[in-house]
Amino acid sequence: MATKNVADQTLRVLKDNKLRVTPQRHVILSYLASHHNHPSVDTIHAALSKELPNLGASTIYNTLNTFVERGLVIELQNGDGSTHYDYFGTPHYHAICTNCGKIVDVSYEGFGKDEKEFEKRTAELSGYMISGNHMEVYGLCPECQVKLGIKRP
Amino acid sequence: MATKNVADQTLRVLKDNKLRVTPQRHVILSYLASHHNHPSVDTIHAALSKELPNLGASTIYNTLNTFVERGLVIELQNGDGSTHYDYFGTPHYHAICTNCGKIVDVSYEGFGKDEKEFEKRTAELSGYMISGNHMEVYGLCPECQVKLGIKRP
DNA sequence: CATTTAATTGTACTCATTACTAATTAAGAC
DNA sequence: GTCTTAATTAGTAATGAGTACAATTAAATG
Ligand SMILES: [Mn+2]
Ligand SMILES: [Mn+2]
Ligand SMILES: [Zn+2]
Ligand SMILES: [Zn+2]
Repeated sequence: MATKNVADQTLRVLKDNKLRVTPQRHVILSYLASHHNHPSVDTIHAALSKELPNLGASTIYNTLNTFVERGLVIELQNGDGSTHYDYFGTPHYHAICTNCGKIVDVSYEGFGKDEKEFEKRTAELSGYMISGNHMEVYGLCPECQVKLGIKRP
Repeated sequence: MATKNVADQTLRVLKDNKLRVTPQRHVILSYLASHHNHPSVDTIHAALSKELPNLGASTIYNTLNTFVERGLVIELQNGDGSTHYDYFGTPHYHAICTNCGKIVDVSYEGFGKDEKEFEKRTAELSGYMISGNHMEVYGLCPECQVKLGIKRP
């Protein structure tokens, strides 16, 4: 079993986290694990309505809140007024467009190590017992730079 | 004139940013520059009502949005449902308590340099034209560690 | 299968923030 | 200092993302 499909992986994640396996949870987590679009609740709802026609918006809110509590998923804001969600399987951070709201993943060799070092230092400086972090960088995405006619130096 | 008081400093900031100097803007920016409590709109409103009894909540929202657009002030979320504001005079980042929402400033010698390096690297990796960043570290504040009876390793 | 306990769903509701508009006022010109 | 004008303020109405609630449905366990 060299590779596992997303459905199998997410099933395992739910079980490992002692969460009841419902079709709703399974399909929502699978959607997040296989899309890197940082969707809002509305986006998820629209995307999954074909698969689960009766899926309620409140279920999506509940489910995502559960995932966030367990640390499986993180929340992001891009200024459009709604919360965006991200399955946080591998360490990465985000670049967020201040013009169109696009959120892209960023990482580099050694990011996980830098991140741990940063958390350790912060624990020493603040006395907080650290459980996680968000690193977000803001700016104009390539498309918006063109759209706004901005020349890069 | 070795030292300037906050009122003079903030007056200068408003003028440098070509913002009309109104008592409301002046007092709100002064409040933020002299308090490191990362207040919500309600907190600001309560604190300034003595000084400006007719200060409207919508004015505070408008004013803060203006300051955020100019980059004078940043927005922070701590999970309590409201936005918190921070005068961003000197480079620092934040530790946020996942239990009580307390936000504290963190910095260290060389943070400004690290931050610039991180932005530069992100620009190269993502193609974004970077204008700023938020670094936030989450965990339990010292008080909540005690309150919840948690022993640190 | 029967029992138990948790999850789902639709609706009603909350409340932070924005939209709107009439009244006020800061800035600049004279 | 007065005048002009465009920006700001403040009150209220409207918006809408997210939550609370209670009846229904379904997972887990043995
Ligand atoms: Mn991501
Ligand atoms: Mn701060
Ligand atoms: Zn963009
Ligand atoms: Zn705390």
